[in-house]
Amino acid sequence: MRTNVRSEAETLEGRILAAAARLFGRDGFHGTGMRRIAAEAGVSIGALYHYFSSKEEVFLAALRAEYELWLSEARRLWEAGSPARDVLREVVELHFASLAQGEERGLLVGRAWHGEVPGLRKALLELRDRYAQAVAQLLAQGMERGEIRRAHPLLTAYALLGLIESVTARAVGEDRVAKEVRREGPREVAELAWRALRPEEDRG
Amino acid sequence: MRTNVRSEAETLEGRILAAAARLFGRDGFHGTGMRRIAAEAGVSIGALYHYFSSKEEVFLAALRAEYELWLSEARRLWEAGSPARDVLREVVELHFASLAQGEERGLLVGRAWHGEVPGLRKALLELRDRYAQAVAQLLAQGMERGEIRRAHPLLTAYALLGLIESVTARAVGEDRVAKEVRREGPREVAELAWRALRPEEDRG
Amino acid sequence: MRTNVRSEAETLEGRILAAAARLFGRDGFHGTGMRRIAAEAGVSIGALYHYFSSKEEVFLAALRAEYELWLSEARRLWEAGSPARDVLREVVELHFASLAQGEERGLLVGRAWHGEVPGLRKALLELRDRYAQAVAQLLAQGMERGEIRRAHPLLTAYALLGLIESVTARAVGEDRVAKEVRREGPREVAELAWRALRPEEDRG
Amino acid sequence: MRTNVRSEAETLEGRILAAAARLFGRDGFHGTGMRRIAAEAGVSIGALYHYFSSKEEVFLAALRAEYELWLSEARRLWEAGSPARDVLREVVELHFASLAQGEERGLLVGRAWHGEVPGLRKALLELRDRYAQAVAQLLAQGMERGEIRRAHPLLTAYALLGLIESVTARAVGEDRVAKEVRREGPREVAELAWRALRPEEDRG
DNA sequence: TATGAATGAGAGTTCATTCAT
DNA sequence: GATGAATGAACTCTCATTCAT
Repeated sequence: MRTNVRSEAETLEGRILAAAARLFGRDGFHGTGMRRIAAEAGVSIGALYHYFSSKEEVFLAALRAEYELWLSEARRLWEAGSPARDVLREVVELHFASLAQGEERGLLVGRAWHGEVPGLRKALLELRDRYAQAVAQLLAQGMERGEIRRAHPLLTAYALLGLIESVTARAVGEDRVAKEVRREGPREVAELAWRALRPEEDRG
Repeated sequence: MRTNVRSEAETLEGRILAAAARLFGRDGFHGTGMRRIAAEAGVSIGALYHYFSSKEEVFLAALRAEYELWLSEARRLWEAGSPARDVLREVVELHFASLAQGEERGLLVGRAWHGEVPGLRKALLELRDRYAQAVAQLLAQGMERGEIRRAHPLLTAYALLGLIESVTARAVGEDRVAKEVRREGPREVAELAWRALRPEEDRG
Repeated sequence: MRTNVRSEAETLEGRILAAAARLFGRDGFHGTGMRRIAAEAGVSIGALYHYFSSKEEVFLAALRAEYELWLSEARRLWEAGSPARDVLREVVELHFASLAQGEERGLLVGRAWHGEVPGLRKALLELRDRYAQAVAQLLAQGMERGEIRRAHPLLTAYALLGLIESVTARAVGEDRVAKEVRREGPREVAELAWRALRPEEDRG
Repeated sequence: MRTNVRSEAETLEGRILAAAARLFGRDGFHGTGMRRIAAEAGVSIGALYHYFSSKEEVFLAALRAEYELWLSEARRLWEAGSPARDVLREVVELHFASLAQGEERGLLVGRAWHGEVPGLRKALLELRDRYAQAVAQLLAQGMERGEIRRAHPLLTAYALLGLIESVTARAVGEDRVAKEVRREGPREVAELAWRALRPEEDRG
C-alpha cells in the first residue's frame, strides 16, 4: 500500500489514475473526457495514450485500484481478528469516509456497476465478481465461525455492496437530507447490515 | 394499469416511452441515441421531439413511469393488508420479474440513480426521493404496527432499494452466476431485507 | 392605403403579413420561424400555408408591402409639388420614424438587400430594382426640373437607400450613440443626401 | 500585408479564414455551413473547431480581418498625404475591387452589418463602430484641414459605408445593370461622396 | 519518448413542409 | 377551409483517437 501511495504521487501513471478516479467518480464515464483527465493529471494527451491504450483502459485501471484499496482494507480488518460486526461497521465507515472533502471518488464503484460503459460489461462484471468473491469469502469465514448466519455468500456480498452504495450516493450534496445521511448513515447502515447477517440466536 | 399498457402499445407517446425504457434500461443514457429510440419505437425523430423537448425529458418521463409502476404495485400490496414480510417478498419478486424475457428495463431505475446524466442530478434526486419517501411511509406504517423495528425511514428505504438493485443487476445475463441469482435471488434478498427490518423480539 | 391598413388588421392574410414584417424586421429571415409567425399572427400553421406557399413567399410579400408603403409615401410627397430638398428630408424622416416604438420593421428592407435568403436573390434584386427605378424616376424628374444635378439615376437611388439604411440600422438600441443617431440622424442624413444631389450652382 | 497573404495561403488557420470570408461573403452566415467551410478550406471539421470555438467565432474572425484590411488601406492612403477627395476615390475603388473575379468577399462587411446573427449583435456593433470611428477620425482630420465640411463624424462615416455597400452589392452578377454599375460605380460613388462632404465654398 | 494538431463519425436538435382528418 | 401531428434532411458541435514531428 505504501508503495502504491508513493507511486500515485510520483509516477505519471499514478497521477493519471488519481486524476481519473477523481473525475470518473464525480462526473461519470461519459462526463469525463480524456483531455480533462490529462489536464487534471498535468500530463499531455500523448502521454496518457502512452500509458493506457484507451479511455476504457483508464477507467478499468482506476476502478481496479479502487476495488483493491477497499478489499485490502476489509482484509486487514478481518485479519486483525475483529468480530464480524465490527468489521462491518468499519467497512461502512470506510465507504462514507471516501466521500469526505467534496470528493466523490467513493461513487466510482457504484457508478461503474450500474453504469453504462459500452464495451466494458464483461470486464466490469469480472471485476465486481472478484471483489464480491473476496467479500463472500470473508462472509463464509464468518459463517464457519458462527458469527454470521448461513446464506448465499456471493449474493449476500452483492446485496451488501448495493445497500452501502445506494445510501452513500444519497450522502453527496449540501441539502438537508444529505447532511442527515452523512451523520446518521454509518451507524444506520452498519446496523441494517449486521441485522441482515447475524446468526439466528443472536440478539441486538 | 391495463389501460396504460394498451395505450403504450397504441399511442406514439406510449410507444416512444416503452422503447426508451427498454433501451435506456439496457444501454444506459449515453449508450442510447435518439435515433435508436425513434427506430425502436417505429417513429420519426421529428415525432420524438414533438412529444419530448429533449433526450433528458424522454429519460425522465420513462424513469417516472417506471417509478410510478413500482410505487403503485407496492401500495397495492400494502393496502391489501398483507403483513410487512409478505409485502417485502412481493416487492422483491416484482423487481426480479421486471428482468424477465431478456428485458433489462428493470435496471433503468438503478442506472439512473448511480448514473451520470449531466443536467439531471437534481431531477433524479427528487424523483428517487419521492419514491423513497413513499417506501419510507410504508415502513413507518409498519413500525407503528410493530411489524418493523424503529429506524430512520428514508435512509432505510434507500438501503432497501440499493440492496435490491445491486442484486438484480447481477441477475442479468446467461452466465452460471446470473442464473443462480435469478433462481435464489428473490428468496435470499427478501430474507436479508426482512431480517434487517424485523422488530427485535421477532425470530425468523 | 386606408384599405390596406384595414385589411392588415382584419383579414388573416393581413395579420400574417403584419406579423411577418415585424418579426423578419427584428430577427431576420433565419431568426424567424414559421411557427412564430403563425403564433404572432394568431393563426395556425395550416392557415399560413394556405395563404403562402412557402416561407420565402411570406418574406417576399412582407417585403413587397414595405417597399410599396415607402414608394407611395415618396410619390405622394413628390406629387404634392414640394421641392426636391424637402422631399429628401421627409423621406429620410419616414425611414427613421419606422423604427419608433421599439419596432425594427424599418430594418426589413436593408436586411433583405444585404441579406442571405437562399433562393431569393433574383426576386430580391427585382424588387429592389423596381423600387430603385421608381426613386430614379423621381430623381430624373428632379434633374429635368433642374433641382437635382445630372447623374446616373438608378445608381444614385441605390446609393441613397444604402446611405439611409446604414445610418438607421445604427439608430436601433439604447446605447448612447444610438440615441444620438436617432436625434441627429434625420437632419444630418438629409443634409448629406441633399449636398450629394444638389445642382452645381446651388449653395446651402 | 504580404506576409499576411502568404500565411493565409499556407497555414490552416489562414486557409480557413480565407474560405470563410469567401463563403460568408457569397452566401451569408446562415447559408454557409461549417462542413462547407471545411471542404472549401481543404480541412477537416475537427481542424475548424481546433482553431475556432464556434461558427460565430469564425465569422467574427473573418469579418475582423476584412475590416482591418480596409482600415489599413484607408490609413495608408491618408498618411500618403493625398487630398481628401483622392482618398475617397481610392477607398471607393478598393471596395469595388474587392468584388473582382467573381469574389463576393467584399459583401461580407455589408452583410454582417444588416445581417442576422443571433448572438453577435453586440460584437458586430463594436466591430463596425471601431471601423467607423477610424473613418470618422480621418474625416475629422479632413475637417480640421478644411478639406471636408463640419458634420457629425461618426454618423457621416456610417452614411459613407452604407452608400458604398449598397452600390457594390448591386455590382454583383452578370446582368446588364450590374455590369454598368461595375463600370460607372466607382466614379459616380466617389463623386456623390465627395459632394456630400466637400466644404461649402468648394465647387466641383 | 513525448507532443498536440488534426481527424471524422456520430451526437442532439431544429424547422420548413406535408397531409390525413 | 382549417388543423397540427408527423416527417427527415441538415445543422452545429464533441471527443476518443491517431500520427508526423
